[in-house]
Order: sequence, then structure tokens, then C-alpha cells
Amino acid sequence: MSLDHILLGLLEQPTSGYDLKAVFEQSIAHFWPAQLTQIYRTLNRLEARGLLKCRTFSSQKGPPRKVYTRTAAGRKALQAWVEEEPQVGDERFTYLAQLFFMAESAHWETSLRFVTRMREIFSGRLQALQQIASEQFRDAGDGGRRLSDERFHQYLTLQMGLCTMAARLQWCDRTIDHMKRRIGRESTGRMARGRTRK
Amino acid sequence: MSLDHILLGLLEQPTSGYDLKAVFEQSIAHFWPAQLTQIYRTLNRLEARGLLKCRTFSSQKGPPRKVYTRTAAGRKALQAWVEEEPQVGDERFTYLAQLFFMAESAHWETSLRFVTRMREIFSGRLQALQQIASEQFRDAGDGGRRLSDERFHQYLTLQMGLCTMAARLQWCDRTIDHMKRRIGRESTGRMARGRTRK
DNA sequence: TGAATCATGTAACTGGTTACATGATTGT
DNA sequence: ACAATCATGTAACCAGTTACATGATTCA
Repeated sequence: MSLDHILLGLLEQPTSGYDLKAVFEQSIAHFWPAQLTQIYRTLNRLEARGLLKCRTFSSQKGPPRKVYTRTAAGRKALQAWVEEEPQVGDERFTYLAQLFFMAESAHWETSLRFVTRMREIFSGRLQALQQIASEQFRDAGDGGRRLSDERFHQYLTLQMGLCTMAARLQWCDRTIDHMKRRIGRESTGRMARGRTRK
Repeated sequence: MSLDHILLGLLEQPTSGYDLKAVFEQSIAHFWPAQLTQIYRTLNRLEARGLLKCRTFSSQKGPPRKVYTRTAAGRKALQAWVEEEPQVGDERFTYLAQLFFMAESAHWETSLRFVTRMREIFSGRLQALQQIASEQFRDAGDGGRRLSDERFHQYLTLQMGLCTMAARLQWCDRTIDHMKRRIGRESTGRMARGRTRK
């Protein structure tokens, strides 16, 4: 149900599906990726339920744009949702599942390569977040003191991204270290992983 | 596709769907929650594809147990999966979406209560992870030095949980602080949030 | 001429949730 | 007598992904 509410949240200002996708890319997608097709489907559903209304404008390029705004009912639904209990616990981390079973792979290099690659990916994401911070929140003040209520809450989600990403990077560094030491022990000591496994 | 592979990973040892659920609860569920119904459906699918095989044993209590083991093809599928690129980027954090739009709620207390509740939840999860660490990885040695390859990788996912959870808790503490200061400023200074919003 | 961007979608499928059903045994 | 636990599932539904379709304009 969350994409529904996210769209309701963004549609205080009238926007088309296509433009919403762009807004996603530079903010929401960091904690809630969504594809254009699904945005369209969800907008239709929300309109059918009376939470959004829609007006069509012809555009000079391509087909006419459908611009959505939320209704009073839409706003109420959104408010009810943010006042619910924080919905924690249904996050799924595919890469951790892969790592959990990585001893199935015969070679240590697989694990080391994997975590090194994780590090690259996390580091790229951290940089993207840092760029948003410096471009869009330069004026935040200490702890977001100088921001409006709306921007303050957005700032908080960004901060959460920054600090968990930093923690993940630290984990990567420590892990790469441990793995290298393990590999060192094995090659000077006894046998490689491929042969210890039955 | 991940649940498929997780089940393949767990089914090196023959286990029933019911028992797999219990294994989930104390390890996998921390990064990949799954429900019993879906485990059953997935087991059936994997058997149909020839990645698992299944034998039925009558039990003293309730219906006969269906015990699954992975086939050679199942093991290959698992190995191929762990050697893929780390699958990062499709995680969805509902609670961050809620927070992002929380200025929609008229009162500051909503935000403060929300983050305080997040703190409680994260803290509970951290404790659960710490308990696993102390019960199942007491013998790990520095950086998991003393663990088998298999347990070492499990240990890594646990460590990732511990350190990201710690980072989240820090964020909660800082955020609660910032919010309290904001509330202080507002009530001694000007107007409450309910009235600043149009 | 052909690729990129604008702007909309539909259809088929896969994965996950919720609600319901069955029926035996064990313990209070 | 009743709840909890053991152990299996099905059916209906909802959310998200992938592939495909349309058709105009702008730029190299």
C-alpha cells in the first residue's frame, strides 16, 4: 500500500505520472524505487477510488499529459497513514541472502569479490546522497534547524540514508580485511575452500 | 527469485516446510521474512522444476511430514545465484516513506512519537541480534576467525545487522534531540505546526 | 535517417499476503 | 471441554516486474 501513499504525498502539487517518475529518481527512489508502469497503474487506481483527481492537457510533444492532484479524501488517507505505527520489519535484503550462502561457492575469491563490489555500490550510493545533501540541503543548519517542517522531514530520511550507508561501508572495510586474513592463513597453511567442502 | 534460492541454501539438510519456518525465525527472517504459506508454495514450485526432491514420512502427530532435499540441479542453481552481482537497490523502507511525509500531520508530537517508537523497535531488534551473537557465535574469535566457512558467512550477515542497527539507533537519538529542540523553539517562540500549515 | 525524449499505457507474469480449511495430539 | 502445537495446504487478492505498443518532436 505504500506507493499509493507516496503518490498521495507527492501530489499536493499537480503533477503528471511522467514527471512523478523524475521526482522519484532524485529523492524517494533512495528508499522506495518505483517504475513508471507501476506509477501509472497506481495513479489510475487512486483516481478510481476518489483519492486523486485528474485533468488532461494537450502538450506540444507526444500525447496529452494527465495531471493529477489529490482530493480531500486523498489527503486524509495520507494523514492517517503517517500516523500509523512505523512499518518496520518487512525489508528484504537480497545481497545478504546471497552472502549468507556464499560458502556454497568453491572459492574464497568469490566472497572477496562480492564484498568488494558491495563496497563500490554502497560508496556510489553514499556519494549520490552526499550530493543531494550539498545541493538541496546546504542551508539546513545544525540538525536541520533552519528548514521548514516539510523539508526537515525530508532531511531526516536523507540523514538516515547517509548514516546507514556509512555503517555499511565500515562493515565492508572490516569484512574485506577479515577475508584477506582468512585467505592468507589458508594459502600459507592448509587447503583451499574448494577442497574442504565435501 | 530470492526465496527460492534461500530455500535451496537451507535444504542441504533434509527439512520439512514447517521446520524451515522455524529456521527462518531465528536467522534468515532478520533480512528476509517469509510466511509459512509462501514457503509451502515455493517448495512445490522448486520440486516441480526438479531443484528439490521430496519424501513423505508419517508422523505421530498431525499429517505426514514432507521432507525436502535439494538435487544436484538445485545446488547448481544456488551456486550460480551466489556468484551473481550483489543485488542491491530494490530495498523498500516503508517507515522512511512515512517519515518523509510526516509534516502532513498537524502536530509535532506525531513525529516525535513516531521516531521514539522507531527507536524502541530498532532497539528490540538489536537486542535480538545480540542474543544470537552471544548464543550462537560466542566462539567466533576476532572477526570470525575461528568459524567454518559456512558459519563465517552467516556471522557476516549478523554483523551487518548489528552495525546498521546501531547506526539507526544513533540516528534516532540525534533525531529525537533535534525534534525536541524544534518543539521547544516553537512553543516558546511562535506558532505550533498545526497552524503554520495552509 | 535514426536515436533520444516526451508521454501515455496494456498484458502477462511472478512474488508475497490474508483468510480459510483440515485434522490429529498434547496439556490444562 | 478447550487451547496450543503439529503439519499440511488452497484460493483470492495485491504489488511489482518485464516486455511490448503507440506516436509525436527534436537533434545529430
